[in-house]
Amino acid sequence: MTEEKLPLRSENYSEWYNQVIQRTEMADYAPVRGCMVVRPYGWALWENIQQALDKRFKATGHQNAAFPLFIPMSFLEKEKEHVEGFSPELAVVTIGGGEKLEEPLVVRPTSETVIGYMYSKWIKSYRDLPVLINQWGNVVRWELRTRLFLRTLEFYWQEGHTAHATEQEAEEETRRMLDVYTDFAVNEAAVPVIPGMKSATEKFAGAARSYTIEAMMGDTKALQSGTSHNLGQNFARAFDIQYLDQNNALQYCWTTSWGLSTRFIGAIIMTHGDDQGLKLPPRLAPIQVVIVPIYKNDEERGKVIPVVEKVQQMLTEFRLKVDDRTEVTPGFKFNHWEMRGVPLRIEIGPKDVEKGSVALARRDIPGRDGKQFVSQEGLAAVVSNLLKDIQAAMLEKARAFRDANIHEPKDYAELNTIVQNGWALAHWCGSVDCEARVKEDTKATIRCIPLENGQGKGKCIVCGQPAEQKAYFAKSY
RNA sequence: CGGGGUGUGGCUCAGUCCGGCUAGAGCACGCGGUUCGGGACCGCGAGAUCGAGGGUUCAAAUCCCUCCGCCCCGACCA
Repeated sequence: MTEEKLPLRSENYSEWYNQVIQRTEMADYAPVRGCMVVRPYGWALWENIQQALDKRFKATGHQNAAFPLFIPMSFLEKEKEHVEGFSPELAVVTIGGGEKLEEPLVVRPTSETVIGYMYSKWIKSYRDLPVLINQWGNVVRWELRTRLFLRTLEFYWQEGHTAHATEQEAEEETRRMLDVYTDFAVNEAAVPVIPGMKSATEKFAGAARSYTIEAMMGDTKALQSGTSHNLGQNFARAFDIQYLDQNNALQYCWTTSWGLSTRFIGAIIMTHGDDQGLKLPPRLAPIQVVIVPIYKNDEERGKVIPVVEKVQQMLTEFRLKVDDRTEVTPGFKFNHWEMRGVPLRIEIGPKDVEKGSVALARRDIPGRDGKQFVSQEGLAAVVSNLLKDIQAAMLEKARAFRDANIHEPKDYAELNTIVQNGWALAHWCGSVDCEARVKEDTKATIRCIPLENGQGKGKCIVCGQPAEQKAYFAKSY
């Protein structure tokens, strides 16, 4: 256990990020460069994310399945854009069981290809459609520069893969799942994301169209936090995913894919974290409430512990932890659990035993202002309401921060200034050249063309030509 | 992959330029005691083939050669 304070976010954001993760025991570096070990506390958060998403996937008619880790190299090569996009970051197995393989196997970077192959076997008739399958798993992409959770060689995610009879249905599915992600991000993680469409340069390799939810991190950089792709008929044609329609005519399917990864943990850390450490949204926090007993000696301990146990019994509906360690002081425990982002702390000491009270301290409001003393009676209801308040307050705070750092530039020079420390929302004519110029001049990219507030005529911020849409420009992770 | 930096107990580092006793410190860890409502303190203790390999030397963490890892900055990406 380390005692020192974290680096200040304002002084060294990336160092703050690294240390928060390691010191809260969310993850650690693995012996292989670029790989991470997700430790129990980080994985517990991921499990809560999984549950929140999986519930939504099931509610929208999807089923889970598992596809293989290895994909024949030739599969990747079937879709031209796909192979171009992914070949630089593939891990390839060439030896198996001591023998050189006849055909190299790719460790899946994503599963469109194997799943496409299977779908072509399974789908014969319009009666088989739609196919709505999701997979929870891991994938490998050989990244050169890695960061815990944000970009690692191997990461965990879910990938949904669906096949439909019509283009319209596929587009509806793509948008439906983007809505699911948005709902999850906003209402479970308190991360106020902006849903939008990716530009052609930023879209998924092989997609007709990509949608994204973009979140603003505490340093104002953007993080693509989930994506949903309308694959058109690209993979259906590459893998012969065909069906007979009502008129006995052979048709290609329309497919989609959508994914959200452990990267989202990074989004939670960087959206809510402060100089004290993590700040986890109550709905996803592995520990929602921590009880710290306070006593000076065995006599006081004898009085306090029974009350702690009583209170614990009252709060069984919450994910609760009692920190009854004797080797560290209460003050140490306060900092310990604050760094780990536990939304609510309950202190129970001799005074509380006397008065029938407890002390409550909110993680989202530091110091005395976030502390209150309440009666032990009816505590469950008070805690429940408080957790809801905290959840709402965190979302509101994140939203206010985001909005305060989004600006609409009047001219190109101003766009330049804005993206140095925030997001710019500006008209864009849609040309690749204008997009590329912004990137070259400022390092900022188009994060998305927002679904809301993205229309309306104007002039392209770069070239001055007429533009029908707006885009967010920002530096990103 | 290019440019820069760095490797010394679990962590952060000193020592390296100018070779020389048993390689130090703080934190973390173990034991004992005093503490305990915002990161306690004292005492004792355990823990290192100084990134790896080779060379120079009576003697190498320190000088020379080769290799490797990691970090930062750039080109590619969920």
